[in-house]
Amino acid sequence: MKKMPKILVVDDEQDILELIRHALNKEGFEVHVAANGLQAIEQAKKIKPELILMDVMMPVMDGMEACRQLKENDETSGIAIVFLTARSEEFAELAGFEAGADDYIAKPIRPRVLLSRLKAILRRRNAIQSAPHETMSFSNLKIDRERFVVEYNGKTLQFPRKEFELLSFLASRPGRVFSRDEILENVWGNEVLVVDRTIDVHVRKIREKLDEKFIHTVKGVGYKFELD
Amino acid sequence: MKKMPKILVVDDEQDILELIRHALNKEGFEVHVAANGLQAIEQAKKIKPELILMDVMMPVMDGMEACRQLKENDETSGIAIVFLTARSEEFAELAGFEAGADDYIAKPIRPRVLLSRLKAILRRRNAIQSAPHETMSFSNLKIDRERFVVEYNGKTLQFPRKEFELLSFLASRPGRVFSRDEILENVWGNEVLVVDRTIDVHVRKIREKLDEKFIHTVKGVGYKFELD
DNA sequence: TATTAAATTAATATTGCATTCATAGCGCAG
DNA sequence: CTGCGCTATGAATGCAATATTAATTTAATA
Repeated sequence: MKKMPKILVVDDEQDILELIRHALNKEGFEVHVAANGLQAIEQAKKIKPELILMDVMMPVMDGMEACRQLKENDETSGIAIVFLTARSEEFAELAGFEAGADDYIAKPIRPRVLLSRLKAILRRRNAIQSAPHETMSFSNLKIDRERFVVEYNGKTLQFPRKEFELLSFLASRPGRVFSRDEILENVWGNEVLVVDRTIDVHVRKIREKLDEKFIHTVKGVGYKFELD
Repeated sequence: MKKMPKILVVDDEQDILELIRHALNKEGFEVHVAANGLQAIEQAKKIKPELILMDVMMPVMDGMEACRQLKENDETSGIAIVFLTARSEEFAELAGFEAGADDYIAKPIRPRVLLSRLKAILRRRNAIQSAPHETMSFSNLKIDRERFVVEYNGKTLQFPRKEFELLSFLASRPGRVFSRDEILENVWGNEVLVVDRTIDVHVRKIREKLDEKFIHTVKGVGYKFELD
């Protein structure tokens, strides 16, 4: 079994704490809890979680202050911090990002959203830590994720965002076929509703720019990236 | 026509039931209904829907309890469950989350929102549980489910979907004879009405591509995959 | 806010496959 | 040898999946 990430959940409401704990546990996370900012900092130093999910409003020390202190300390500055806020506007006012937060989730909590956001953040973290693959190179094609450009036959091409992301997603695993559902999940993300013909249109645009090469249709299944 | 997902809608209020049923029907879903938790469980076992859309508050057995029982049963644990809640009450949502719900939708119901949420959840399901991608290797034949190609004598061959699925089904248990009924069950799925001569035609096509090797006829019984 | 680009949907054309059909072949029982 | 039950084969058909183009909505930028 793969080692599952540790998550520290911080909230002063016992009920919510318990429920979140239980839910995350069921997904396989190693969950720890704390009831306020002070406890959170203490716990964080001890167990070194990958991520802290923290309510903003708490007694003793609120989430914002706890976040600042965690980000200042070398031991804990690498931990991703996600806030729970009553409403999304509130977050902007409270300037959570300035305090160093990585993301926030607005209450009321939507189960799917919570899980997928946490997973997305963890994934991104891992990707950043362990992927020197920022740019992908093939014979006459280079996908430079850092500069956000594609070099094809020596020429540098600017791709619109979706096209670029679609291409680099497919190219991330050459040969492997992805269904439209998989593509929507990975390139578009969770809450988006787009008709799947949309993908076809983007594929078409990419093909135009890359002379019909690289992206192949597997009828009834999906698309794949492959060198000829 | 592509096989549309089955959705079971559970609510004790007849009006709402009808409203939802109508909206989902129009989108092409196959809609079934139940009036309470008990009926829901019963129905779920019978028709195996992809998703259950269920009110929390119901007589006889409420949604929360029904959800727990559905998630405990192996037959039904894979079904996505979405709650209808009267108001976005945080606690109820989290409780539902714990009970194993996939999402919830707050009343009053807006058909558009309902549809897009349901579609998103179904898409996610498809994306995640997409068929096992293991590849099967034999002496001079490789069936690569990930790339959706067959390698035969070093040459890479593109197979149409049905041919590919038929071949990989037979090859999943080399030597074992499958009756046409078994093949239809597994490759076509029990919903589809297809004359069984269809299988013969696909077998023929596969044989052409693989030089009459691998697939053998057992007269009066069926077909089997076997190395010579 | 006007202007332009990009993303998405909608509308239509095209193609590749799955399926059926019609017919021929094979092996076996009588 | 003949008739029956099965499978093989090739060709014809209908339709579902994709390609393509145009139109519309959304987002970005000046």
